[in-house]
Amino acid sequence: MDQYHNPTEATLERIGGKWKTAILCLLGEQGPQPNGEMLRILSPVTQKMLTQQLKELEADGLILRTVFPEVPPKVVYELTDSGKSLQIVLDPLCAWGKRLADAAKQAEQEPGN
Amino acid sequence: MDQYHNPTEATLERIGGKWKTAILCLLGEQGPQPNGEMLRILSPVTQKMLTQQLKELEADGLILRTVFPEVPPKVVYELTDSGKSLQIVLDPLCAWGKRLADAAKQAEQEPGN
DNA sequence: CTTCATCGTAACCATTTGGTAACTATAGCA
DNA sequence: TGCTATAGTTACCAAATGGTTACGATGAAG
Repeated sequence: MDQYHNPTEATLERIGGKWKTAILCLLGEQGPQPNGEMLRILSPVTQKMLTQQLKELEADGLILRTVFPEVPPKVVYELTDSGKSLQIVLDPLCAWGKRLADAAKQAEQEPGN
Repeated sequence: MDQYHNPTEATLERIGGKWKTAILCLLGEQGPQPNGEMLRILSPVTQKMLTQQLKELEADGLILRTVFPEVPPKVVYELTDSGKSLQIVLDPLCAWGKRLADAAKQAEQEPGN
């Protein structure tokens, strides 16, 4: 990787995957979750995509993967401290997006439509 | 575009291009900038990429493009109010990335290397 | 011996994204 | 006539990203 042009890129590189913010928000709001549960909540994500994104998040030290040696297998994911520290990034990201969605919904009902 | 899974995606869709955060930060910190200046500061961005990203930002209402009818032509870009409102998103993004870079630099000099 | 539940992987493909290099337009200037 | 500076476009290409489908492993339950 060559130099970053500004520090935001380092952050975006870690949360930029298609499902990563959804995953991080889910784990932040609902606490540790098993794979199957995330699969349902984040539908229509596929098992492959979910696994892939989770792997990358784990490699970046943002989440922790715990396997319970049962049958059938059970795997639970949760935020690490570093992952939790992302909350201060995700919150504004979420708030700004919400404002945008609200503004769009408003515009829909305006008379000048 | 289908439904968002969470509101962060709407935000990321707008700032997610390779040079967009750099552009937004530049305009936020240094004020309005002409094309040529941005080209130099954001080097090694190419004219094509810069134009493309600027166009998308303009289409999303985040920046304003002003052409001065001179020869040779002069074009200046600046943040709109909506673009300025992104500051509260970009700042944490930037701060988190900086912390990460600092931590990495620290680890380099640690004895347990 | 087949089925189920759970999590993961492999092979393959389509789209999106980022990038290079060459071209356009215009008026001044030598 | 031909060069300069500024901003942008066009054609083309390579890499990254996201997705579908089918398959593997395991032991309990029927």
